[in-house]
Amino acid sequence: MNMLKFIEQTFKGGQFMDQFKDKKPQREQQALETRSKIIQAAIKNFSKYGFHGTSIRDINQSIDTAQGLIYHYFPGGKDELFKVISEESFEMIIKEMEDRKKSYSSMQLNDILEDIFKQVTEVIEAHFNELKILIFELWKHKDLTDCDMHEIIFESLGWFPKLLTEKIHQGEIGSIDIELESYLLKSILVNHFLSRMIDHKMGYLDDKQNRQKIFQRLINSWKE
Amino acid sequence: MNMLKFIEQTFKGGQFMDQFKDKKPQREQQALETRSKIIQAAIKNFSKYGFHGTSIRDINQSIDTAQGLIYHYFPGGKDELFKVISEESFEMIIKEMEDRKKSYSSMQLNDILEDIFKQVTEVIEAHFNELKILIFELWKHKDLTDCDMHEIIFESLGWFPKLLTEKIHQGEIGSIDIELESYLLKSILVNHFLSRMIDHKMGYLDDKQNRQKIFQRLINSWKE
Amino acid sequence: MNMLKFIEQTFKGGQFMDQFKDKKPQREQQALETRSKIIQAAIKNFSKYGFHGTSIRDINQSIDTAQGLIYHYFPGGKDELFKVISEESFEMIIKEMEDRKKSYSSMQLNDILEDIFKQVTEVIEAHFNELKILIFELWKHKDLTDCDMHEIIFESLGWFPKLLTEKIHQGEIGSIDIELESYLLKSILVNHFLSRMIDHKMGYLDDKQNRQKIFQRLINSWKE
Amino acid sequence: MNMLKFIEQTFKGGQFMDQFKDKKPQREQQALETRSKIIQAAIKNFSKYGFHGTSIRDINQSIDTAQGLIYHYFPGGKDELFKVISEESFEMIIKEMEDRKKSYSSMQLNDILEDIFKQVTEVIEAHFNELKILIFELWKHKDLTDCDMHEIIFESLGWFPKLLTEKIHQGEIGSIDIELESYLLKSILVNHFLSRMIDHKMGYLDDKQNRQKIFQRLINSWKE
DNA sequence: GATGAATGAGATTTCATTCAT
DNA sequence: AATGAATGAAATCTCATTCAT
Repeated sequence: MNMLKFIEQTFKGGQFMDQFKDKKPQREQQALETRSKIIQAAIKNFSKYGFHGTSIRDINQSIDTAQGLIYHYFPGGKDELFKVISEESFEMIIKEMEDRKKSYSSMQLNDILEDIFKQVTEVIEAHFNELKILIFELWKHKDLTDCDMHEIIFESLGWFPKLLTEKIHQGEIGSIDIELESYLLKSILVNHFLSRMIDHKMGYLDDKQNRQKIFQRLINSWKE
Repeated sequence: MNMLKFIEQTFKGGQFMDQFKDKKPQREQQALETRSKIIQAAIKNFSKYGFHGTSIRDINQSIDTAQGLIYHYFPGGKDELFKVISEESFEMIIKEMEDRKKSYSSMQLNDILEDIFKQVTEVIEAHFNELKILIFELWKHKDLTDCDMHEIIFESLGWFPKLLTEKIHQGEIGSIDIELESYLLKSILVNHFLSRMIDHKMGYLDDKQNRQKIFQRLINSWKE
Repeated sequence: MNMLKFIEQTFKGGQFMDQFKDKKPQREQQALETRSKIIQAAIKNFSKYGFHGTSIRDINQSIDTAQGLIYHYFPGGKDELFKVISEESFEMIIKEMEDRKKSYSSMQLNDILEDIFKQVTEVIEAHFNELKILIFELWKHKDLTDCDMHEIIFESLGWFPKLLTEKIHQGEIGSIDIELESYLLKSILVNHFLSRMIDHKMGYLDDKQNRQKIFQRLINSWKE
Repeated sequence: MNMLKFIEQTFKGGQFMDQFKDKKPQREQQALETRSKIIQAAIKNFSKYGFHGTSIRDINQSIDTAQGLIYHYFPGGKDELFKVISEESFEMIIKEMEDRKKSYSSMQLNDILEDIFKQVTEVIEAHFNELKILIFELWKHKDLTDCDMHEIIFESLGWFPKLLTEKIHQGEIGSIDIELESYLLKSILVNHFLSRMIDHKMGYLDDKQNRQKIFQRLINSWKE
């Protein structure tokens, strides 16, 4: 077994297998695409009608595949499909939040808050349906996965304490109650995004002038 | 089993001789009780497993009644049951919010905010499951009712602009951007109650000291 | 609770409930009949085509009832149906064997063996399909029940050692190896009934002359 | 995984350079091996779970081959596979029984019975699963083959009349009812092997002393 | 008012089989 | 020869609803 593994690793990416290459990957590629198509269709349906409101047949029909195909990719059926979707979505969103983290050292607070707002808005827009599932369906099916919506919120909103601490050290703002002010910032964002999730229409913060007013309002109070 | 139930009901409260009395009012009373029992069971189930995740049989079993009984009280079936529940819950909550409204003219802002927080907390605790249904299920079944969750939020959070306006006039606080500051207050509450809805456990604001810090922090900035 | 139980037992079988009697039992009776019809149809099918070879639809169609009715009587579905059938059949057969046991003290050995053969033949004829299920299907589904085919065989064939012991004491036969001779008798019967189970046609022992020859052959050797 | 399999097969037995040699015979050899592997896996599954209880996927998974491969070797699918298995098993067992036949002319009865018991035991042990299929499944699928289980039993148990006749002629035993005594012998063996088939554990006859007692018991009665 | 047997549409899932690669 | 994605018929099972009692 070990020998085999050694051989596998030795040749992987080398030229030895090239003589057999061109065919297999195409099939695998297509399989991946089908799997993805199923997942995308399921996300659309789950987010719109909920887990129980979506039938396997609905999913199949919306991508025009055979009845049983889902069970080829997700032998555990609807439950597994939901589990995979929530877990993959969860990880993707967490990862994207992390990837978007940047050093705000050299920027001014106003620009930073504006940027954070933009980052979060983009993530939410990009994964709107997935988030809807995570928020509105996941808690009803805790038995299926271990994903915790709070992790996502913490991941994104854990930014604030660090940010404020740094800016205090840099002297941009005075010595403030970091926990309290972070909570304020978090509340504003959560409230904004919640109403977007429920309505999917513009809110108070989507207007740049309003945003600026709030940000300035807070920053000014921190500077005193 | 059947006999047991019969005996139980016959002897309940020593009404053994009732068969020789006028039974009407008792029947009506009992009917109301049964209807209420069904609604309560349905609320519990809908809030826990969602509309589609709850079967009529689940509801019946949780109160140990016959399969078809629901159709006696709600001829429209599951849909009607949901409609009735959401509409009744909706109205009850709206009404309760209104009933709790009082004149804050003679109180100081700090006490007012504390009171508002208390009022909302109480309403949420009292109608936790109903709110869960209104928030997490209603929007998926817009076809069934005309209830609008926003009304509840507006009802409760419409308090703020009025309150701030009054307090400016009374001179307790300076001339501030009412829309903006109301949005801040609303955000804080919404964020708080959202996490309570999702977790059903204590949050930052449930600690009175934290609450006081935030309220003071805002009031102070309004006074400048 | 205890009071209720007391009341139940006190009135059960009494005249108190008679005023409510005439209706309920009829429905219950009909329900029992339906349940029985399902079981009978399932036995026929299971014994003919095996557990996996029989579909729920087959059973339903053979008694012309609705798709889901089986799940009303057997919520565990096909598995529970099989379990109930095998367990009820098992117990019924065991019980019938026991009921048929009689004192052979005053009979002669030849008549006794003939009688035993008759008893067993009758049981097998009466429960042919059930036995077929127990023999040919049960062992494939050990996970579903605890029935053990051997119990039936032992129940019926445990008769022999006792019988021989008695007859030795009575002096009808000499002192023989009871275990060995019982094994011989058992072998003869098992072989006979196995071939009947497989073929469902007459065998060597079904001819009374052959039977007599074998019985005489054994009894004579015991008498020496 | 695929690459691993390829490497495994390429290097197996150091045949790495085989790609430059004539491959035909190796391929044919491999084909035979694969066919055999499929049959062996199918026998195991059919004997354990029955024909309907075994899915093509089960068989494939238990030997880790592709879904469709069975249809390459058995275009008729599951039915053909079962037909082939039962017919090949049937013939193999019949043939083995015949091969094991020897002249018992010069042996004593006691040794002969012991030998017969040994031969049959060996055949049963060697083809346990195949026999289980032939006994418990074949009769349900008579449409698929013409094999007749009775042939096997007759083949093996047809030995007895011939044997007894010979021994009477040789004078080792007296003039007995050959049909009756053969039936006795057959019953003993059938009973023994049936319980072994059902239980797959030791029985009364597996103890050599018990066996000797029974054989002696019969032989002595034949000698009188 | 209450019961629970019965119905049947539809949801989930399994599985033998085909076929392009 | 081997693979495994795809198919679709059929099996198991769920569930809202009806209705006779």
